[in-house]
Amino acid sequence: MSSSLHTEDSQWKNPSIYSRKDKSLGLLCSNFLKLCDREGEDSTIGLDNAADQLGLCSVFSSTSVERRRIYDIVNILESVGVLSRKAKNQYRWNGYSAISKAVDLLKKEGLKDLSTVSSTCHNVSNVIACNNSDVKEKGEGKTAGSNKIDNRKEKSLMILAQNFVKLFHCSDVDLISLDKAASTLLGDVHDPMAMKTKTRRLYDIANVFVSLNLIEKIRSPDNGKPVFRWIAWNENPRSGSLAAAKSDDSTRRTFGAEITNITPKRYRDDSSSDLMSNGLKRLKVAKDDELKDKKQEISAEQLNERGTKDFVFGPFGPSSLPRSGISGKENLKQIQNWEDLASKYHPQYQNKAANELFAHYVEAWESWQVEAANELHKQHEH
DNA sequence: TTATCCCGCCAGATC
DNA sequence: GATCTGGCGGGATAA
Repeated sequence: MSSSLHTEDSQWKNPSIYSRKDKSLGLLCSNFLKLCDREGEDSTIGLDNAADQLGLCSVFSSTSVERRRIYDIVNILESVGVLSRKAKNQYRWNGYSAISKAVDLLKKEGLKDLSTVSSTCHNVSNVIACNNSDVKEKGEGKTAGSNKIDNRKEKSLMILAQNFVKLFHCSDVDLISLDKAASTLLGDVHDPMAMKTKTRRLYDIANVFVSLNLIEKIRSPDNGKPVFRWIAWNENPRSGSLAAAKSDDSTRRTFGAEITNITPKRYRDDSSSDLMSNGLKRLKVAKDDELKDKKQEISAEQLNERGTKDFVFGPFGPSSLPRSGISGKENLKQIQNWEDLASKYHPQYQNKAANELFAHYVEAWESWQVEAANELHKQHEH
């Protein structure tokens, strides 16, 4: 069993060389996912069993350490619906197909929260004030014990992971750095220690999401700092789907659009979602400021739109797009445009899987181009 | 030097 | 009381 799971070569070739990468949460998550996926949908995953099997993959780790990490992983996977808890030690594997539904739900929830706060708080400082009073109101009438439980729940990795997903889907931003996400999720709390803790947790979440191929880490074009971008989700996100990226833009807001266009019904659920809404609002304002300085930046949305309207897809294009009959001259011009875009925006994926996938697309594109050129040549000869 | 994140302590939850 | 669960932050490693 362990033979088929991915382990870093260095560890097996020379167990005396310790590498942090061998123990990464992302790697452990990948192995865990392989383990679960093989069982098939609706199967039950026992944590003991999983910890034992994954423990075998790592020369350096004790099973208890792996087990602790598995708790982190299952919490995060639960946040996007891949797993659901059945009983103590027992989780149900829902499969990757459950992700889109979970993400849709989170998106709706996030937009709902956003509209709620927007309708009652007219600027950022008011939003913060609303948030504080809401939290206070909710605190009143509760026992110290239940407040403590709420506080614990609010800080759980699962809630944090869900809020992280909402950040991508309910705000205008495409690229989110972890410290920005942390400060957004913290709201008006400016404690450096809390910020550090939140960022640490976000690193864990991001690693698992990268393993799931839900997000990818790239370098910010502005400052070269690492930022994360939502890739896509489909039936099997681990197979990756750059073509499906931004597939659900219809419900996303465009840059600079107002957020207050949804029903002004006050909605209260829990303090974490209110904090989330305020955070999103804050993130939007920050983004608007940022945009004033960088109007020349081409958004991913624009690229996408251009891709669907102006370009003819090859055999690897999205199946949903109609094949249009465009003249050879236009076609060549468009190919040229594609090449310009590709050279200009050639992505440097940190995510190995995304990188490989991109390489595959480039390879496919090149072979198709050669094929098309030959075809054109033949037509000219006739 | 800064970013990243492994590790395991320990407290609360559950059995 | 035992075991499970998971928040948390120190500090090591990678970049």
